Amino acid sequence: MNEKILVSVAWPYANSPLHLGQVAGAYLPPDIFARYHRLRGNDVLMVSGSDTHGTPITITAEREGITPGEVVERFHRSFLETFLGLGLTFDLFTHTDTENHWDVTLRMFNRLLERGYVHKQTMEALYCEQCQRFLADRYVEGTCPFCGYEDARGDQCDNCGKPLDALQLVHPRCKFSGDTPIVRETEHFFLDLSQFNEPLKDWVAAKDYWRTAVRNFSLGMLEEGLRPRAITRDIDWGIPVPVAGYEDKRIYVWFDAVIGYLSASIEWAHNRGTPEAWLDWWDPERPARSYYFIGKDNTFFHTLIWPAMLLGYGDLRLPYDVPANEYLTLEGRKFSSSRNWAIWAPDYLSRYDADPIRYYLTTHAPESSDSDFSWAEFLAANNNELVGTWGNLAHRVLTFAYRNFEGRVPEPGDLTDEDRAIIATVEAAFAPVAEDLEACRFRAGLAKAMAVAREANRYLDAAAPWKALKTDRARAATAVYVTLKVVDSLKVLFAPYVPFGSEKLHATLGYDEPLFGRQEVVEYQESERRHAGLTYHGVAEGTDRWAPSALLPGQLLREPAPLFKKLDDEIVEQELARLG
RNA sequence: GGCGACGUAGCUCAGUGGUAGAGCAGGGGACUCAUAAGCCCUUGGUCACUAGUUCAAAUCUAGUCGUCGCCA
Repeated sequence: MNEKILVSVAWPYANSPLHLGQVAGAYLPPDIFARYHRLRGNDVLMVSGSDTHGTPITITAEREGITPGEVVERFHRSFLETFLGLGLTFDLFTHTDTENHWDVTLRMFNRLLERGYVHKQTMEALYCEQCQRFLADRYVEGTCPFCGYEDARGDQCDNCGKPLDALQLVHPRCKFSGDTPIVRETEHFFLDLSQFNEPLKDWVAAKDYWRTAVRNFSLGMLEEGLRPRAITRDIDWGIPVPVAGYEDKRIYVWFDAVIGYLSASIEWAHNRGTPEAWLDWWDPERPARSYYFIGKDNTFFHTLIWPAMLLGYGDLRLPYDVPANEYLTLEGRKFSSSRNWAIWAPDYLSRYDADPIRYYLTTHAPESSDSDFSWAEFLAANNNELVGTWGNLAHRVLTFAYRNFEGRVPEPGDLTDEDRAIIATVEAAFAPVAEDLEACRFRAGLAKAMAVAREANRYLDAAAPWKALKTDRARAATAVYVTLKVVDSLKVLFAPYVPFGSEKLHATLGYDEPLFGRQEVVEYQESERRHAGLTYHGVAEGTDRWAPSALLPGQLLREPAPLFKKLDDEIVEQELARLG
């Protein structure tokens, strides 16, 4: 039976392009996972979108003298291009500034309010009399109460690293007017997370298959006890609060952003003309599993806050797993956009293909600890492993078959023990690689596939059909057939990781139907608003194609070409020169 | 400061009580179908540190140091 798999992907802030740290942490893993399940014939719903609210976006807009909407549009388009280029098969990548998302968010807000999970509370905040508005933490600067640094931000001190509340700042000043803000009372809505503390404890405790960092972190938070958390803010960019007297306030960005997983699923169903279809993944009475792919900084929101909101709303599925990744550093240092210490995905894609970075970021994935991106390592992984071991195996046997056997898969004779052994090896790899993929151990699964490719290289070297061709053509034909069959299977094992190479190989082997469907950018029109989204059109849905090769002798091959490009050593120096 | 994770060969990692492992890099070799790729052989490690438990510790316990995240 086909499984329903919800692949929820972190919502990127639409205020800068995506960099490779984000790709490694939250964007590539879900696509590997989704493509595996698509090959399996499972019903995948992979959703995400641009987070269009939040003060970083208004800060960017004010700095550049444009509207927040223009900032959002620019980077949302950039994300769509990046995901097309990287081959991320979102069923829907939308954004949060849509009528649909606003509706779903307000339904959640109202239901939680009705049920007593949201209450009003008075708090103190800084107010700038010159600007006549309350100041978000990011809009205040001042002296750090801990280290005395004079330019500490309202949310954190850049000098000592301590998290701050703007009210703690000594000599606070408004980032715009420079005036000293005053402390003023303001009323806000709070989500009372404490009511969910006990049910969440039982729920997390049962997740014994979660990553240790994710599970222990969440259990620790519950042990300390969850406290009410503000879900509205005194700002003007965001979703309006649907309560009289709150016209000047907006929903706090974190609250509406996590709702995106739900609203995007609903939008996807609506867009394809089956408005109830999202329930197959969200109705807890139906069989399905939901996965949330995020970076470790977002763990709290996905293992505790979002589940609390879902419990409060009722009748919605809670996360099955939240395989949060650690961080990627760049040449030993943290990614930093302000210091240009970053590799921007659009920039990468302007010079290189998607598969090499998909390969490298998987082998160096920050699954269990922070890991480092290095151009020298990237070059070595591409040239020695992806090209040398796997791409070359496919290419050497294909060119040999194409030239010496009339461009067809040769007819095999009797199989030797060695022939049977290598076929058995690759067939036996399907189960363990699948097990790794199902458990989100992407690094391990790829290593197993590569180990089989090395075995196949050894087999081919020993069988040496280029020698046998001169003395025993039938033997050469058999060895070539066996290797093609092994390569045909390896193509499937590698497909979730390096889909472009596998697709190319699939066509070269003479198949007419593609392995994967196609991505498309679509303009969606709502009653008053319009937005662009990325969608995916699947192929062979419902068919399990995660299976060993059944390659037919005589099948007509297409002219072989290398699957992946070898990269020049010089790129390391060139790329390092672009940093900083 | 509190909580959590991590710290094993140059790099990426596996190894949860019984004589330190893999891939890549480095060194040597034979071959040539192949993107000078692949194949064979091989050099690398007081398993962060300290103390303890045990016949036996990378693995268990306590503490220390370092890195990263979170602290609503």
